Amino acid sequence: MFDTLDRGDDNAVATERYHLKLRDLLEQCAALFAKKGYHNTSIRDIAREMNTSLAGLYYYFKTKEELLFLISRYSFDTVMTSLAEKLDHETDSKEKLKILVQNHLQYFVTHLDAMKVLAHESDSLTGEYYILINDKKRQYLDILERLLLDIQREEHGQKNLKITQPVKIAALSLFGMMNWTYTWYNPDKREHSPANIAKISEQMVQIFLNGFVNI
Amino acid sequence: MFDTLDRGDDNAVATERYHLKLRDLLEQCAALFAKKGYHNTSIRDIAREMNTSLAGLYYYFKTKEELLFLISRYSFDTVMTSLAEKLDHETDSKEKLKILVQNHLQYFVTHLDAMKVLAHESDSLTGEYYILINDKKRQYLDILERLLLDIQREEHGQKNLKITQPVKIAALSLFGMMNWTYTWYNPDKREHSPANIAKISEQMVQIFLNGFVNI
DNA sequence: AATGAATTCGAACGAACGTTCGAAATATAG
DNA sequence: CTATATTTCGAACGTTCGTTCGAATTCATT
Repeated sequence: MFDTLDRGDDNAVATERYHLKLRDLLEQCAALFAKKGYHNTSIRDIAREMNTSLAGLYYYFKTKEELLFLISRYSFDTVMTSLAEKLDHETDSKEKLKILVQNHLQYFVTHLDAMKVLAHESDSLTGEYYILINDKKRQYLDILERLLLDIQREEHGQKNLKITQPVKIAALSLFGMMNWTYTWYNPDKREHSPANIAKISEQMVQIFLNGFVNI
Repeated sequence: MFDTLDRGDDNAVATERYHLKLRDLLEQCAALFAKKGYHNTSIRDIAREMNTSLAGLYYYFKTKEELLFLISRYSFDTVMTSLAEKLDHETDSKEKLKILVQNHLQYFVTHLDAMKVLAHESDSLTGEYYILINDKKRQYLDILERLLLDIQREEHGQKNLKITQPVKIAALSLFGMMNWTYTWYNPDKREHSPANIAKISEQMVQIFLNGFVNI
């Protein structure tokens, strides 16, 4: 359970206290990064927010970039685990797609800060960190592309085994619709109330599914 | 013609030489910002790229933030001017929407650097700069929302005068589809060749239009 | 209470950054 | 050629940043 929070470090610690504080740290930092941006948030800002010393933070991460990586990985793993669980109980492809969008947007609005970071800052990562997060993005995209292929098969009775260019474009377009929400979604607005989130994601599914199927 | 490039400065200069170099500066900086990100590009990086001195750059902008603003405004004005011209020759609302998407993506791929900056960095702006760019975004969104309203009227014979919540969501979704391309579009890929750009934007229009109309 | 491990801290380092300023160089016009 | 305006530059300033390190403190176990 806790291993998704471990540092990439060799001599990582494993006490419960450590993991609790690390999780708290990641969430507060995600909020800061979401509000001020990764580059405009200094370690000193974080220390102030967490009521700890500057040096003390470095007990929990090796570099600022690792901190960004930890937040990104945490968000990704959470949303993907939750998706896998929900998809397990469903067999219809179209329903699966609805679940994916619902899950994505649901997580987006309840962890807006972390998702803003993931959508907007995750390509500030370099080297190994970049590769690891990009792998996860690729996996997520794969799930969606295969789902779209299934829908195409069921809908048109085609025996497509290969993911075609239009399917790729469609998948990327849907991600665009969903991920772009971080630029306009505002939890303080009345019309963005939790009750309306269901409506919003339902509408996105409708636009996309109608459009995709009727091509 | 040149005024869109003027500095917000009071004592702005107006020689032709000045504007030529400023335009060159903006384009090269857009490329740098697109590649390394706004925050990771230092004024020293820019000076190196432009083969000028560090201090010499400050003859063309007052602060680094103003530089970002100038790039953003330049991109926005170009894409909106070009759109306005094209829309003038068309009366059918659906066709107008196609033109909007085509124009947007066309400009996106031919000025990828500047558009990456616009889509990804423009909310690093603060104060007056932020307000000015946000106004332009609002104007652009307004155009799309009114277009969608027209389509709805023509399609369902409704007499909607007000822009409803679903129309707003639809407009933002379409922008998401289009703007998200900056995260995956790669001019070096064979399947992203100029000839295929037309296909990509056509497919986006199809997905969106089919989905939107069939709601 | 004693011991060792886990956690926090103050103070400081060097590096990189955006910006300034007056002088130097270059172009322009009379 | 002279004089005036435009453009470039070297050198430096002050600030902020990420990171380090050894000492101090707190915690868990016996």
